[in-house]
Amino acid sequence: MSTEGYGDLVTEPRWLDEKQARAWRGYRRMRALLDLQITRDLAADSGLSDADYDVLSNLSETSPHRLRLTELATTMLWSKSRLSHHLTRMQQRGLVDREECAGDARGSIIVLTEAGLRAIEEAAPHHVASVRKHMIDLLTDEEIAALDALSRRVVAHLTEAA
Amino acid sequence: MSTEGYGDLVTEPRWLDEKQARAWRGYRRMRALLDLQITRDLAADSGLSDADYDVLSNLSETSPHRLRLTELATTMLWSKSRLSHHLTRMQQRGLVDREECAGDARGSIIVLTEAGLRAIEEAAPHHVASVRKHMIDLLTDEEIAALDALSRRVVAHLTEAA
DNA sequence: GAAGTGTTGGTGACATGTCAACAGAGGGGT
DNA sequence: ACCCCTCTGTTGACATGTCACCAACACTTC
Repeated sequence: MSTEGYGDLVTEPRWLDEKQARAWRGYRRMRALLDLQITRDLAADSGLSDADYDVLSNLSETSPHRLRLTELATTMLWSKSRLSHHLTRMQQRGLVDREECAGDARGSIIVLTEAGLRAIEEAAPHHVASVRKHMIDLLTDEEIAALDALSRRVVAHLTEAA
Repeated sequence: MSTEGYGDLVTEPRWLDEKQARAWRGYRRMRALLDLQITRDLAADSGLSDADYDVLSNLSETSPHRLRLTELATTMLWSKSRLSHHLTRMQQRGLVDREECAGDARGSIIVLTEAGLRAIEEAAPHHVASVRKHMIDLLTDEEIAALDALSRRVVAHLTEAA
């Protein structure tokens, strides 16, 4: 027998049992449908994409409404490239702005504009309602607790493994 | 429009409480990290993308390894356009093929090729191992059951609402 | 201080997904 | 046979994400 991390996959794959397979497929299907619905609601209610909302949300939660690009990218789990591209588009729509960084001539500071703040403040109640309607309000307290616990564990595993 | 049934959002938004917010954020974060990891493992082990794997997997689970495009698109929750584009790319790589439909001159039938079958058969054990390692094996039996139950409910809600 | 190393943002080429429009068939009612 | 409506799959334009690479800068070491 092999002692490698995955074991001898070719001759002895450890397939998922019935319950595990149902859970995994269910998760994938929920994920696909839920994302789609949340995205649609957000676009219809506020004209924002998921990505837009996340950026605005993270910026609005900081004290002076501004963050370094790398810092923002890290907390959002985005690549710097992706964020840079997306910020360019949001900047053209007036939702965010770039300031020069005092101490470091390379760095640019991302600032939430007035329009951006208004956008996120108007979008938030609708977004929360959407999340409730399609997910949170459908779950029992026990399921909410379970989701919290298991997601925390999976996230920890994936984060430390890096 | 979509604001019906949400109540008076502007004056009375029902924000998420502490536990709900943790569960929602945890879910979103898990979703992002898990997708990334599974996608990377799949690409490294098999040279396939998530999308490739899903297509091959669905095709291989049918009896004569062939499906109408619309049928495949429906089960995968994909748009016909997306599937058509993606099949064109997979066809160029020799993983699938298109056949003319006997009874319906409009339709095209998607066929799993020999190479496609080999690809999914080689990829599957690694993929299952990846899913186990980063998700399933981290959960208790109760959590698996909870995930199954809640995802089933959310999927049902989103499906019937359409 | 010169060179080597790593960090920060940005850019272009490319892969992928979305949307609207389309041509070509089907299929029912008359 | 004809009109009308629907369905099928494809396509092109466009939005978005990924990847590899770059220029500017900071930090160490010699």
